Amino acid sequence: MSSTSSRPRTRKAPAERAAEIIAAATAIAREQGLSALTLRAVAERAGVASGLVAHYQPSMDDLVARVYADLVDEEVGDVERVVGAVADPAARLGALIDTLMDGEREELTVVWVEGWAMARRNDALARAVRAQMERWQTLVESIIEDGCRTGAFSTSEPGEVAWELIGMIDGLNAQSLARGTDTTRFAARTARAAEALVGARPGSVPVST
Amino acid sequence: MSSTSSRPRTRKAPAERAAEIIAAATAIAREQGLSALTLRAVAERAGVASGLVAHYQPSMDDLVARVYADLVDEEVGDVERVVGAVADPAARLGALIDTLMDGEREELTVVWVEGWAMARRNDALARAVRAQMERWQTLVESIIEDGCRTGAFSTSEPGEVAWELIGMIDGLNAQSLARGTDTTRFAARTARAAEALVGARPGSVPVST
DNA sequence: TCCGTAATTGATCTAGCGATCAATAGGAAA
DNA sequence: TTTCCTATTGATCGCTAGATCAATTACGGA
Repeated sequence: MSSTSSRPRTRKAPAERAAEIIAAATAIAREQGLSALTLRAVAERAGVASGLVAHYQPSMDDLVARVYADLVDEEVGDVERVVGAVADPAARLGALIDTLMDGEREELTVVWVEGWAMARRNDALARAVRAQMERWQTLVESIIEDGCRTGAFSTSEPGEVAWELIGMIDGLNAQSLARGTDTTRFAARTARAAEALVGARPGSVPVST
Repeated sequence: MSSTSSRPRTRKAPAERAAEIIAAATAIAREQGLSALTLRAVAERAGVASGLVAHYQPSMDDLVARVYADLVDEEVGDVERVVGAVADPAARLGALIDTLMDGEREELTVVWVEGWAMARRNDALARAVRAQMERWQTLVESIIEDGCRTGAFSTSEPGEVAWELIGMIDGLNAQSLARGTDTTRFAARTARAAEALVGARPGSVPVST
């Protein structure tokens, strides 16, 4: 019989290997959702024995939380960049709605719907979910505050309105995911609703679709 | 040693036993979510051997879908009753928002967040989710159409606006669940957004909080 | 060139899942 | 009372999960 086909070992610096494992896990989560993150699936994707994944991660719960945080981090960064390129507050709010509802984010909608569901049984994930929600809220709140400063918007509670906008948009994306429909067709109407919430003149928040 | 403490058997009519099993499963789902629905957990709750649950259900996937449908069915019925007791369309829309955001529905928010997540791996559940979404949409659409008829509202796409309202409200409930905050504080603002969407006079949709 | 540290392997453990089925026994019909 | 149908039991199978750890071996430093 042939010799036992043991995997050829490649020894790497711990930091490098740890990064590879996180990267493999992140790729799986993006393609198949957080619930596809198993010790063995991550190991295979990283080209590594299952024990090594466990060696670099305190637990799978922690890995899931970490991957969730990384993915949302990246998304918030993307949106911050898009939105930051627009000067006018009303246009910026429109760009936010456009970007979050452009239909290119289904993968991430899967991640957060699963994340919210799994958070009930994974404390680390629950903390990550709450932390990332606050990042979103801060971003949206600052847009609203800018608008209030220029007079384009008018609300006494920008923070609360920010929470409301985020909740609305998330819900619409989740619904589109569940129904298998396109989320872009909600964008224009969502802009109208947003105007009412931030106290902007009707029609002043532009969306591309 | 004592005799093997075999469970005392109680023989019941199949329809009755099947109903008990569904009831046990529904109770678990309400208290702990859909993901707590395991063959053994349902059996224990129903006071029955695990094999009997399998005997009355084609598969656990089907049971989960059935329970989801039953729970949402009941909720839609409740809301229909509350909303049906109000004559004026604007007041009726306000009653809808009030009821769906009264903070008494956390259990059901858990069920549908989990449902949407699990639907990706359970076809029967995915069908149930879509079917129940359409029940909601029909209910909301009829309210909007009534308002258009009386002139209280004005929109050319009541069906689309209905989808949008449902998505918004679901998203806000889910967010409140994830953040551990109260959803009632969104009700008034949601009414303002709803007015913009259905084309009602600002302030014409009343909410109690 | 050799040695020793520690990165890496993969078998193995426990736990839980859905599903299956031969054996058992309750209770209505005769 | 006895009989027989079938509702019911619970052990069991096959599978997958996360976690653990003794054994192995790659590779930098001496």
